[in-house]
Amino acid sequence: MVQTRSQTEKNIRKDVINNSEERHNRETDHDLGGSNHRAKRQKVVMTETASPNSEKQEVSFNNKNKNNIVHPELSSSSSVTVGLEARRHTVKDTINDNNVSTIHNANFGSGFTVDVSTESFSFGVSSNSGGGGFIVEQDASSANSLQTSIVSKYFAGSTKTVSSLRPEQRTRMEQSELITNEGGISNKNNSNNDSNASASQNPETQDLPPLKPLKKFQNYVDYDFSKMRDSRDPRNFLSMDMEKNPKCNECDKSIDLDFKFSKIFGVQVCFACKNKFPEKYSLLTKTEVKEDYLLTDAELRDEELLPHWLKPNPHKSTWNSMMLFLRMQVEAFAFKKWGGEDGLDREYQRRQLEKQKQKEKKFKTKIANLRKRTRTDEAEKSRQRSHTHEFGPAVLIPETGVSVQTCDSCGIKIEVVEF
Amino acid sequence: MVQTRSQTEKNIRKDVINNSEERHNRETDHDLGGSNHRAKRQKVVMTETASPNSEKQEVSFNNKNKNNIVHPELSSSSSVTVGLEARRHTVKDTINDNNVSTIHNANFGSGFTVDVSTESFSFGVSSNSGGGGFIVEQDASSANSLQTSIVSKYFAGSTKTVSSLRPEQRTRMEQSELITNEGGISNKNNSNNDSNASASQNPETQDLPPLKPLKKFQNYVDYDFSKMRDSRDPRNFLSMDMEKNPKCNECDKSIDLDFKFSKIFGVQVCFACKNKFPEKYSLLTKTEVKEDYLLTDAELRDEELLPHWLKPNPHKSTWNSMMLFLRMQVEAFAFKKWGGEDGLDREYQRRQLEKQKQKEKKFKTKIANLRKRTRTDEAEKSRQRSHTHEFGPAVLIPETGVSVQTCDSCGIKIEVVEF
DNA sequence: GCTCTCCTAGCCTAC
DNA sequence: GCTCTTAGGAGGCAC
Ligand SMILES: [Zn+2]
Ligand SMILES: [Zn+2]
Repeated sequence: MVQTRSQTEKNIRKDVINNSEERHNRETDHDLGGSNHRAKRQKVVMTETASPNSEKQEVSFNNKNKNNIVHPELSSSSSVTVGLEARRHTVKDTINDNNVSTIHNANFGSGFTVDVSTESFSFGVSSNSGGGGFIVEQDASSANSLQTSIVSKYFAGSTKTVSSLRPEQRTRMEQSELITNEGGISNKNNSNNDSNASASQNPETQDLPPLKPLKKFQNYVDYDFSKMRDSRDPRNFLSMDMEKNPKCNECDKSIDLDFKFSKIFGVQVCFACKNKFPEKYSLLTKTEVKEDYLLTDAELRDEELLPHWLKPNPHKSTWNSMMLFLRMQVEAFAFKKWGGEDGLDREYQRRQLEKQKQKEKKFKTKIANLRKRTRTDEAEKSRQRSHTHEFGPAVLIPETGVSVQTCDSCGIKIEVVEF
Repeated sequence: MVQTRSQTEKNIRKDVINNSEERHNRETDHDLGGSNHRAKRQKVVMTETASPNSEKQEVSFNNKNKNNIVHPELSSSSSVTVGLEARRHTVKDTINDNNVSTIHNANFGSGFTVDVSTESFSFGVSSNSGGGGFIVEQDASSANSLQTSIVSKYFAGSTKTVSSLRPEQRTRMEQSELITNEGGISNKNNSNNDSNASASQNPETQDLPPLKPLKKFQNYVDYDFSKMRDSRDPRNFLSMDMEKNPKCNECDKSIDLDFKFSKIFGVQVCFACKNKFPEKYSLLTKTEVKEDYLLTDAELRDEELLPHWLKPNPHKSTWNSMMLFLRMQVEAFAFKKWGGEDGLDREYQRRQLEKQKQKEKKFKTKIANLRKRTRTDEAEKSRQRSHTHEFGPAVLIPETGVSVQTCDSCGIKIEVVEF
């Protein structure tokens, strides 16, 4: 099997949640140039190492592991097939420590969080154990049906409407107020937004703030009392009868479910399983989703189609918030959109090829122009001898079935070696 | 002042109206490849020459004519300064005969036209003299105030909102029903559209069709009778008292006003003056406007901001309609947007420069890479062109920490990608 | 591995 | 000198 981009490009970033959150909470705003990312993350990790709350975990995937082999029989399925496709799921032999931490941290601190997107005024205070008084916003079945209906909505007609939204659709999207899953409050400013609440989630804060509404609540309108739940309703709390508590969809045992994942993505999963299956539960930034799954802005803007978690921009908190998407949801939609995993890969290859063709086309015209120029002198000739190739992306040649990389400067092609 | 594009690129196409209309009416649909335009237009002219209705006129501008000199003192003004700026207004020494004909032709034939955008049901039948029973849709003052208020609307806030419409604006635009200047009927399908009415305007048709509503009328809704004018109202006809008739804004004498220009652009101008001042009254396609005046799709989509005349696509009548804009209106807005004529020219220059810089940047990197290229004897060169590298085993370079493979034949090294 | 917006280019589409 | 849509790149960035 040919491996294309990403053996170096893409890794599963099962850590991205906390990573960005930690960064946001602990880092100062200076020195955030784009090229400093690696250094920055190093710094963060060191901080994390000292953190009493950090729960580190060494994850090691090996490329030769059978897990990384694509299962073509799964690819054409339109259900959420989560094969460990090489391109998107290949991980370096050892994930850098920098990148390892878990969502657990986010709920460890005594920060109190206010749910501004659901119908209850009760304040959920997450605790270390994950039990005791936090509210289960929605159950798995309703969340799943939501997701399903939306996907079918988008794919009911011709596939043409999928790849791009028409203006009317955009209009509809922008106008539609976000209705929560179970009805109730609809809030124009709602958007799973942590941007303004991050301070209260800071693990450093050890005292509970007084129970007064956040500023955000001043935006509240349209309370539908008929649909509001009494937060004292015992159903909203974990029951002493373990059978009655919602359980992790993966292990069907743990009730230590990730609060945020349930609320934002409508997915019931425990912290352990979430970390165990990054190919399903890792989070991707919008930019990553666009690059890896070839989704568009319009699609990612549609919260009903693909929910996202807004987090403060790690580069600068005042900038546009970072949008985090759940891999399994993104993947399900992308496979639908592109015709399974194979279709997605084909399209990716097509674009890489297109890109390379464009490059070469321009290159050829440049060369043609260059031919008219004067001959280079001997010094230049010798300089030309030492040449480090700068290979472009690997492009699959359908005829031969092998991928090829082309050097941008001299144009030589090398076959991409299978590993 | 620097003169940029267009002494050869751009001409005033004072003829575009009839040209496209004639083309649409007379030409068959085959053989409409993009490169055939010139030939096509030649063909049209020959037909026009034989037309008994065509009123030809030789227009000759000379490039060295003082008219073509830019008047900087006019440029900073935000009013409709119509200096003959070189770039946009330069005309070839002699306008090609092909391009000369007048809007008069459109109204000469016995085609009857139905005004679908104004409040009257009366059918205006244009005659050669331009008099007798056609309806004056609006007067100059109201049209001008419309234009003025819209421009100020767009420039009231920061200039940032000008260059691009926000989604809400787009939404608003798409939803807003087109209200005619004087109120009355609002018709969702209205848009100064000739696409479906062109057949009835065909000069070849010599018999008046029976007076029944066009299909278009079946879309009519929302009649506001309180605002409808009685078409028998003598004010709606040309008066015997010449003083009472609306007059050309240019010469202030002729009442032989261009019906279409009044209705669509809200501009009162006689046919003679229209042809006399192409720098004000010539029409531009949307593409031209974008290129020459640096306006955006969003701006040109806004009919309230810049009205446009929809004509059948000259390439193929079933394709998207051609949008024709009035130069003086486009220019007024563009000057507002870019800060006068100078500002527009600056921006144009800036973009040209940017384009060139980008080109050169890419070129330089290519060249830089090319310089490093091995260039020995011709035999080796040809060998290198078709050369499949045979890489040896990966070797770790301790200094850099990366593994490297070396080609046995040419010796190039590639960094081994980590998996 | 941040997101938005604008601009550009290229192609196809439009019945 | 037809128009629309889209993908992709480059900057600056709801303070
Ligand atoms: Zn579990
Ligand atoms: Zn006149």
